[in-house]
Amino acid sequence: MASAESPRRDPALILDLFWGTTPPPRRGPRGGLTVARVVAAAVEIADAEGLEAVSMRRVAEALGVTTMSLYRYVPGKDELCELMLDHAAVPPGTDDWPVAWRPRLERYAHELHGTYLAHSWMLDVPVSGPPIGPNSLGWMEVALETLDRTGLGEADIFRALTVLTGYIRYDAGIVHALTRAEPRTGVAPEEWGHVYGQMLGRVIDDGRFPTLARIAGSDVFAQQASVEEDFAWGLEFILDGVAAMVAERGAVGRDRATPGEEA
Amino acid sequence: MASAESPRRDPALILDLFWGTTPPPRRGPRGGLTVARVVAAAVEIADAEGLEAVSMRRVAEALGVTTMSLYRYVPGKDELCELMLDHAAVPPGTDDWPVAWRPRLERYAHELHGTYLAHSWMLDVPVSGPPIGPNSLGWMEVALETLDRTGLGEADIFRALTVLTGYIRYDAGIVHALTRAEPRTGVAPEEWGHVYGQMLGRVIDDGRFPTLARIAGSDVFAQQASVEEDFAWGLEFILDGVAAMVAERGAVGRDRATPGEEA
DNA sequence: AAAAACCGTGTACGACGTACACTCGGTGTA
DNA sequence: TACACCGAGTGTACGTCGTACACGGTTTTT
Repeated sequence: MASAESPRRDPALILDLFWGTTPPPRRGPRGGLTVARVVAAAVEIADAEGLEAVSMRRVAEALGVTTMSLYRYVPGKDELCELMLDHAAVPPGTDDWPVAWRPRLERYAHELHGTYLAHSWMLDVPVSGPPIGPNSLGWMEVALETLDRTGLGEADIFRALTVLTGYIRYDAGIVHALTRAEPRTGVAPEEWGHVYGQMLGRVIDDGRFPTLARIAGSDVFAQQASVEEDFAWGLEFILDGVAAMVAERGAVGRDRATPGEEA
Repeated sequence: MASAESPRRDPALILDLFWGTTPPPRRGPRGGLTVARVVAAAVEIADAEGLEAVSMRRVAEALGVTTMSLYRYVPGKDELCELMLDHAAVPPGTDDWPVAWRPRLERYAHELHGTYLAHSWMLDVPVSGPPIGPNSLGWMEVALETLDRTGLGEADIFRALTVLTGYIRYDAGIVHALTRAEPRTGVAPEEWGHVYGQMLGRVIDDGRFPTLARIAGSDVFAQQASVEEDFAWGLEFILDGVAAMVAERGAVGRDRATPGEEA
């Protein structure tokens, strides 16, 4: 079952890291550092200068400590990055959010999208699995709680959640890439439609991409919209899908849907 | 307009790299290498040992050349990685594909999903913008051509395409992360549902995640499915959304939809 | 024949992640 | 109270990475 070859990081230990549930040491001096302080320092650097500026030396320097001392609190840089993700993704308060599932989910999507863009280095951290940290799960809770208001069954909820999450992340990733490329290209993300259409036009003159050529020749790329509007369009598509599912299942208004019974 | 501070890589030059449209040199010895050979060697390494095994030295060694000679053909490692992406993403032949848009799009999604998983290092390459290489555009052409069969307008087509692409990539990314973690955790991607549910149960005993706790307690995570089936579920959600859009617009069967006219 | 353009080489630098052996201060037990 | 020990933080070192730079050698144009 459990492979014995793992050199470091038992998945149970890494869970402790995320939740701070490591039992305190019983002897020796109390350390001046904590996992939280290390992670916070790393996040600060990433927010200011991007993920590539985060190195173990740099984080240690910011804390006034030697590089190697960080390894007392974090198994390695990969784990540090995962912890950074959870640390930066503080879930939003939902007190003033709409109550109905659709505007509420819309709000959720924009909020998460905005969080990604506010800490866009998050999009550079390779995903290492489903969320397990308290903050990430906090986001998940909000999404699930909202989707639960549709009355859909758990399976449907998760399908929608996956699609939605994927879209949010993907779109934010594109925006981030374009934003990062701006100093090199001199093209703002909003202008990318134009430029992209022109690039395509210059390059696909042979007959290999007929549909693409036709569409690139149309004005789809030309109509400049804000990043947020572009995002909202795809989002509406997904929300429509959820609504359709709700209508089909006849779900909203029913009690807790008990999956498995009834067609 | 154009920022003068770019140390290297004019976006026009990088386009030439992708399309091999650099005019041949007019003097000097003909080089034994080509961009294509360099990229191919890098892809071969990545396919065999993952993206982290791809270093300039390693690629050069595989080609029997010095490290620095690669820089005659490629501006740097980042650009090499982008080129690798396009090189590896060979678009599929569609001769034996279904004709109707829905099964055809389904086929497309599974094919792309499979390509990502077959060269899973592709998911480790940070996205640098919309597709511009010939192969990437080949995929895009297939998707657009298929979506065009719905009769939807260009804007709707692109909304659907973005959501679909995001989902495919996101799901593949998760599977890849779990697969890569398997040697460490001893948990196969298919078993992750179980384990994840248990992890959540262990960690969220307080009242902060009521919905999550309830759903984690249900059997959603428990019902083991293959990776491909899991993917298909979310995919159906998206295809349903497209179908709903088609029904609403009354699009299929009409001539080329002319956007802007008619409600 | 001379000059220009270009390919590939060799060396070198700074930065990275982290393994390892160590010192020293604080704490629980004898 | 004495002491043994555990653990926090240090210092050094190794191997690897991307790539800047100056240089010979080869091919083509003038």
